[in-house]
Parts: sequence; structure tokens; C-alpha cells
Amino acid sequence: MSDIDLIIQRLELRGHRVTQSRRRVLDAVLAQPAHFTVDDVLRATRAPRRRGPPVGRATAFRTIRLLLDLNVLCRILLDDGTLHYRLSTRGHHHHLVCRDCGRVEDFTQCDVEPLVRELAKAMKYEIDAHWLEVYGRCRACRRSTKEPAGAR
Amino acid sequence: MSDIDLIIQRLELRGHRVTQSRRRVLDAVLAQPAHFTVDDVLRATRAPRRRGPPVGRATAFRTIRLLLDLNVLCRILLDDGTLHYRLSTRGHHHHLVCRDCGRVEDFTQCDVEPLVRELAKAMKYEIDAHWLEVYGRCRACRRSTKEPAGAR
DNA sequence: GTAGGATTGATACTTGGTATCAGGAGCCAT
DNA sequence: ATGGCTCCTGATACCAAGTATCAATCCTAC
Repeated sequence: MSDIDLIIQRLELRGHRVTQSRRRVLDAVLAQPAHFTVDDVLRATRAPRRRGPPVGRATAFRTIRLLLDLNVLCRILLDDGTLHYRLSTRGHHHHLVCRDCGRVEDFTQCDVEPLVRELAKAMKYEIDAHWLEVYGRCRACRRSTKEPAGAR
Repeated sequence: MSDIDLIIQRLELRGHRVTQSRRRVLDAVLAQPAHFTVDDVLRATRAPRRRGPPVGRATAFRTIRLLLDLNVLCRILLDDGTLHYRLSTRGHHHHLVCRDCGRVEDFTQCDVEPLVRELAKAMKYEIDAHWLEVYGRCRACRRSTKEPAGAR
């Protein structure tokens, strides 16, 4: 079963209708690179390749929001403060973002849970979510530009 | 030496001018509750109490940005995806946000560094920053509303 | 097929933030 | 204290991301 069918199934299960517009947004989302904005998706639904009418801006935003609710997408926070979107394949995970090339890696193995549990105890909070983003430079970018030591 | 004087000193050290407008923004920032938006600050500079002309919107944004650069303020990401600002007294730290009452606690003691170092090794990244926000309910809010178990 | 609620898309609006640029205020040297 | 240079300001316009509205249209169950 393909990605898109799985997502459509999830929509149906939650009682959402599977409309042409939603299909078009889904197609466009699946064709995106690692992370994207809603306008990237909008543009993609309007690309010459795609047949059929383009989807409306409001619908694109609504569909992305719906996909967030269904955990099909997740938000990622870039280090300049902008929010992008990204397919959320696995469940809970975090992002490792390369500042230079913008690539994003998911990670789950690096476990924050113990930290969070300890924090909950110390602060007497009941903790139900957390968000961790890590920024750096990936191997390829490090290799390609060796900056002199001491540079900002 | 008061908070405001310390901040002004920091401005001067970095070669920024200490203008009336910046003072007014600083006053307003220091009078804010735990976290705030730029418009909160802007409104505060226009409050009837304050004498003198109100600061312009652009200036408020510029000053906040400057304070971010000087590490006087930091951004916090609320769980609805909006960015707020907050006085950043200590250096690097994270936020624990109560979903109900919106209070924010800083924490540093709960150390993410080892996690990040391990991640760097595993992924072959050079990591230079991270961002962690934790969401939950504080003790007071838990006590005041005991929801039945199983409610989403 | 059809009814009726869910969805759409055009449009207008909101929010948060930046660019521009003429004029004003700080700061330094004198 | 007076220039004078530069940085800063604020009005305004703009931009990007996202939401509200609402009549028209589409899905789905029947």
C-alpha cells in the first residue's frame, strides 16, 4: 500500500472526506523535499505537470492543518525562527537540522524521556509533551567548508 | 545596580546608543509578565502611566531583536506554535510551560548536553545549538482541575 | 438519484515582522 | 556649546503566514 493510500485511509477512518483538493495537496506534499512551507505545497499543486484546477490557498492551509492533526505531518522550527512542515513517518521524534544545507534528520534513539521524567518530579509538573530541535552542520557541509578556527 | 542599568550597560558596551525609545521599550519589557509578545510591549509603552511619546512599532520590533542579539531576551515557543519573548536572566536554559495557566519556568539543571554530544557522534554532525521546550501542567493547575482519568 | 452536511475557494482580514527613507537624536571632538 | 557625523526613529508601506466568512459545490449515505 502506498504512502498516499495509507494517509487517505487515515483520513477516512477519522471521518474526513477524501476530496479532489485534498488528494492534490497530498500529492504535492509527498513530492516535497525534506521540509517545506505551505506555500511550497501550494505552488506544487499549481505546477504545470499537475492536471486539474489548482487548490485554493485556504484549502491548502486547512489541509496541512488537518494533516498535522492526523500526525501525518509535523512542524519543524528552523533556527531563524520560521516554522516549516515535514512528513512525520515515525511517531514521536526530534529533528537535527543542518544550518548550512538545511537537511533534516529525524532521531528517536536519543532518549529525552528520562530527562523529562526527572524534570517532572523536580518541578512537580505533569508533563505531556516536549519539543527538541538540534542545530549544527552535517558531515558533508563540514567537509566542504573548513572555516579557520576562531571564526564566528 | 538595577536590571535596567545592567542592560543599558550591555548596550553601551556593544556600541549601541542608549536612546529614549530604547529606554521606553526596556521599561515596558521589564514590566511584562513572564512572557509576552512584541505587541504587548508596544501597548505597554503606550499605557497612560508612561509619559513621553509612544515608541513606533518598527522601533519596538527592532529593539526586541537587538535585545535578542544581546541575549537579554529569548524566544519561547508556545505549544500552539506562536513565539513569545521572555527575559533571559541566566545563560542557556530551557522552558517548562504550563498549558493551562501559561506560566513558564526556566531550567538548566536538567542537562541535555550529554544527549547532544552522543547525537553529534552518532550522526557525525558538529552541533552548535539546540532548543528544548517542555509542556505540561503545573502543580497548581493539576490540583485545581482534576480531570477524570481517560479524558483526552 | 438525492438530501444534507462537509468542503471548497475567492476574498478580505489579521498577525507578526521587515524595508525604506526623510528627519531627529546621541555622542564625540573641538 | 557647537558642530557634525552617524546611528536611530517612526510613519508608512509592504510581506508572509495563517484565519474567518460565506455562497457555491462536492461526497457520502441512504
